[in-house]
Amino acid sequence: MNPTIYDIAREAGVSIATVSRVFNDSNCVTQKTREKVLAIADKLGYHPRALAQSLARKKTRIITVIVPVISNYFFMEVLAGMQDKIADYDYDLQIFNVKIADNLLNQADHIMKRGWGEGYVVISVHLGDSEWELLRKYGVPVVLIDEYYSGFDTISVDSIEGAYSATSHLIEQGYRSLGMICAKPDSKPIVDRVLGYRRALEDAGIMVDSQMIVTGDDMERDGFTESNGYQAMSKLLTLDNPPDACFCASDIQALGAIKAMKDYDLRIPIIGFDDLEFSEYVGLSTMRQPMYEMGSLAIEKIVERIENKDTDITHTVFSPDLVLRASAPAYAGLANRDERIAGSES
Amino acid sequence: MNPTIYDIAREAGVSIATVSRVFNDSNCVTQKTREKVLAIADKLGYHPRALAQSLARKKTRIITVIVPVISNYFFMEVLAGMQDKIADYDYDLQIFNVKIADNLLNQADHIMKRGWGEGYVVISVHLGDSEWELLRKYGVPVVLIDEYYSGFDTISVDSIEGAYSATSHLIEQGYRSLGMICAKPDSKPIVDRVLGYRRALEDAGIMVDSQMIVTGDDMERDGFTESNGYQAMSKLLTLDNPPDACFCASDIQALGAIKAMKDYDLRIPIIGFDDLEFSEYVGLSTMRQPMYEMGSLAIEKIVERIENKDTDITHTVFSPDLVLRASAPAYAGLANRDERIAGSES
DNA sequence: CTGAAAGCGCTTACAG
DNA sequence: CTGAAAGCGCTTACAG
Repeated sequence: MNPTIYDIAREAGVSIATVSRVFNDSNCVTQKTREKVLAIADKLGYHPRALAQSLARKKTRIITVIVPVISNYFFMEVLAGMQDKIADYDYDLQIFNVKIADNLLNQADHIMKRGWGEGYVVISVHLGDSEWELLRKYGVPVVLIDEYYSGFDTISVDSIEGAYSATSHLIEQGYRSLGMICAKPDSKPIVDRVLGYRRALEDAGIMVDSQMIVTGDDMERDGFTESNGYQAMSKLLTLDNPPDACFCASDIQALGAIKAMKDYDLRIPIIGFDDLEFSEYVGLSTMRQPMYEMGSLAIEKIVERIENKDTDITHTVFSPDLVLRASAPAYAGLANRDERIAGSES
Repeated sequence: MNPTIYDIAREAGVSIATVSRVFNDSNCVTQKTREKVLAIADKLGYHPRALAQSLARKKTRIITVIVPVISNYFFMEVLAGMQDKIADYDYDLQIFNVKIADNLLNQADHIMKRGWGEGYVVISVHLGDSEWELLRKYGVPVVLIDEYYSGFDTISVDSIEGAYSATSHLIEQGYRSLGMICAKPDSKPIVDRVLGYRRALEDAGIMVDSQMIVTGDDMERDGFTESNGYQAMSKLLTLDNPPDACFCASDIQALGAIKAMKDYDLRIPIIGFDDLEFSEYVGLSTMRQPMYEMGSLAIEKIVERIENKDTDITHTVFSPDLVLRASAPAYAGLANRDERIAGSES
């Protein structure tokens, strides 16, 4: 087994307390003792075990991220922001994945009970208020991303506004028959995006046709998959009166939808939601979520809450930006021009 | 603070040993005592702290994954395989990110010293033999993915063979002037891919022109970025005699290369390496790495090694498959046909 | 500046 | 089947 604090204390002829102090940068140690201890520690390859330190200090210095089964581009972008920000603090990031198919509450509960993290950042997990309430009882710092619950700090994007903007833009371009592709209908982001879509139509005096709001049959990952988008667009295109433009609740589905349009050889403008890394490459217009910034902010919030448990709860809502590309050009007639090519090599 | 084993022992009128036994599914407890303990535990919301258990058992039941700053599609696919496989065992996955810009050895060393994991799966970290040797001294189970070192179990893809196949295919199609886009020149996968490319040319009796082997200036993430691919392809296309086809060391760079071809309005067949999720959507031909399978296998290997420290070291090398799409069609003259459309909606 | 001792929250032989 | 006790590897008041 690796050497412990006892081994090096014995070798150095000091107490374990002194060794501990050396490794905790306490200044209550003479330079001489410090050097002796360090030398021995180096020789024996000693390094404090984080586990034991955590138990003794009652602090793990770990922030645990809970996120549904990865393969999720949204998560990657958010994580990049978290990564960069955590470098400013003395915490490590630990990531646990939950399976979206199983009971999410139980999984989150299980992870939090185990108690690895001093704080938890929960991404894209959608639960009801009563369920979040259950988690709140642990009295542990939690920050939610892409979800809203009044009892925790949350960071999200205004889905209603985003959907409204996307739909309105399509209407301004002169389209009147607008389809919408959505995912799991009862998740908060989807509810809001449908709402924004409806409002935009209503405000423009266009009747909402519920046949035009579809989702695919594949409900894996709550429907946020290419195949779901493919199926949804297929439904739309085989309608007696197919829409002449479409708002899609996520870029990943839009990708499938674009493929479906290719296969059916019937192309209509489409605007997605997210702005994933590949979206630019496929020329997909979309509502951009500031994912990197959301991740960065999440770290700030969770650290603040860990270190100061009773700061006020805050809810940050970002406004998504409309990014126009070939899939839904700014002006009719420019259907093949990529509006942002010039700025995209950065 | 949350209740401890002492609280529930007191309430239940038993010793802490008994409480511990109940939670460890020891059968040496009467049904009656068990029920009483469980009832109290439930009432008080007790759950054993993983931290304390780990210290007492000297086992964390954690497998730590070390991976360069995420935003990495390759990693996501591998992780998906790990996720699914870990469900078969009683371990949790903990992910630590390392920054590729900093000293990787130090970072890996630091993570391993902290001792959270019982075993480590290190992905896409490229070090020299002498550096890996340093890590081996800890005597901790390690599995390497996308790297080779004789002292650890490794899982990789045959880069030489893959590059050879890709290049040979291009030659068979009748192309004679072949460019190659590579990334950080001294990393093992790149060295091998350049080697395979050279061999294919030599075996076909074609002179290797070192001007044709390029990389971009942006060396972020070791050059595995779209912008690097864009720059590299730009160099190739502005050569006095541009190549008439190209093998690219990674799909992510190929994406940038395709954009460059668009901007220069000069298209040549291109074959990438990886087969990332978006590759199919952009019609990129590529050498497919079985990433999911690699992740799954990594879990099997690491668990095996944790539970049986002295099993023989094994090195698994997968052969990449050539996947043809629009970017390098199987037969000249079919440049716009996507060979795999039919099977892509699964 | 340094040490002895209690404590962090569990597990696990060892007795009974 | 159950309990007392030692131990996991550290930290941290409390004395000196």
